[in-house]
Amino acid sequence: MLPVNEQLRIIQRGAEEVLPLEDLERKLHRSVAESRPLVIKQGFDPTSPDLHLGHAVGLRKLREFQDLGHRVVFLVGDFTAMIGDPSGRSEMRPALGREEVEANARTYCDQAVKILDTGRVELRYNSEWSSPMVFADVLKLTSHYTVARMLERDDFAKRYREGRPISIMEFLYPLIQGYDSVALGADLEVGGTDQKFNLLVGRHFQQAYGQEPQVILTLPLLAGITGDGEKMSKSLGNTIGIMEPAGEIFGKAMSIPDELLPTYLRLAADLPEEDLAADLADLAAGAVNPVLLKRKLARNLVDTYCGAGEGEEAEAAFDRVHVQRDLPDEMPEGRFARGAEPVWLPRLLQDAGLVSSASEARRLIQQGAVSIDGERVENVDHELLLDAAGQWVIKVGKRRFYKVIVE
RNA sequence: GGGGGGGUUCCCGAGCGGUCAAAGGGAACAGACUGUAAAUCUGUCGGCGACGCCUUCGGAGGUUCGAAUCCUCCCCCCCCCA
Repeated sequence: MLPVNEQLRIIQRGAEEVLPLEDLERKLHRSVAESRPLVIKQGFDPTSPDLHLGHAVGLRKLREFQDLGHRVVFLVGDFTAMIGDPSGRSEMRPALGREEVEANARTYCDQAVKILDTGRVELRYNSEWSSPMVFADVLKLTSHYTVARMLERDDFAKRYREGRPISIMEFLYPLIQGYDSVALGADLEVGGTDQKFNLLVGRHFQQAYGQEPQVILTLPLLAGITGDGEKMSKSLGNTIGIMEPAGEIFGKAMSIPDELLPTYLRLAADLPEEDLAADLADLAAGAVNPVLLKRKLARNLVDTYCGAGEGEEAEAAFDRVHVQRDLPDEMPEGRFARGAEPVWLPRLLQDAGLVSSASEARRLIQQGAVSIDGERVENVDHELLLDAAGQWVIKVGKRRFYKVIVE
């Protein structure tokens, strides 16, 4: 095990807050002295099928703990997911069904191995101890927390003030998460800054149940790719999923607003420390064209999640399509028999899934967004004649392609 | 339990008997531009082989030549009082 000071440095790197720092030092000293790893916990609610870069920020921190020799618990919040974390929300979120949660939990685990060291991760589900609880257990839990403290939370306070609904079930969410720490005997819990309240509840409960309270480590939230200030979240549709195809990851990374670039380099990219520092300095000084660093970010993400070397390929493909306005290597295609009835273009686009209705297709044609083999389609009701064998590439907008093959 | 205010198109939010497929903003999409799928500007943004027709304004009925707008019942949300 590394000496305490060195560990402290690594642990605090990139973290927003470590509270209380003295507790962590004490725990680390004891850990080193007794060569006993600390129990590090982070919970992930399986509310969507895919992990994204926002999750990855925490996972990467967990990985560091693994590399430091600590015991990392990847806690799947399969029980809490059915309630829905109210953190940072301005309205109630719909509760998820059991099947959905179970399916999501499975994919989470499959995906987490992209970042965590599988051999050393402890996988747990909070339904293990939450499901068997009887009402009396719940009552005991609730007696340890007050309404006043609950309403101190910004999000609850705000909703209460604005007259938006808060269900009592939502009050239970932090309590259950807090109890997870008791159940696991956690020494430290990792979470985003929006989790601070919940993490602190964990400390409180551990004390109430006679345990040494956990240290809390918060990480900055990764902003969503749209740059509207929202955190990355599946329900906001502003994510880059870690299982997405290389082209998607690369393209989405290129689409982030310039202002978000430093944040992404810091939180999402896997860069050597010195590199990162230099890039950030260059960026701040205006000494480098942001697009170059954005490319670097995009390559790095693809390399990390799709495999080393994939980044350059993705970049080349990106340049072909977006810079040189060339065709991508692969695109969906449809086959037709020669001599078949002519096809009405709007219908074809709809059937191919490029547009959601014929009306939309007609609108796009009107806007000059549709071309066949590079030639802009002018007629809203264009018909494709299938009287000769051959291939045509239909392009809708900048990014949608479809190959028609007549044989 | 009593009183009051609400539920509108993907989201927020106007409309309060015809001129409403429904203002405005956001998102999204497209075009132009560019250093990129950033930013900016412009346009589109229910469906229909379509200058007309069909479906939409919490749900179900009703009044009317005509309803998102009026009435009845129901469902849901919020506030105040108890």
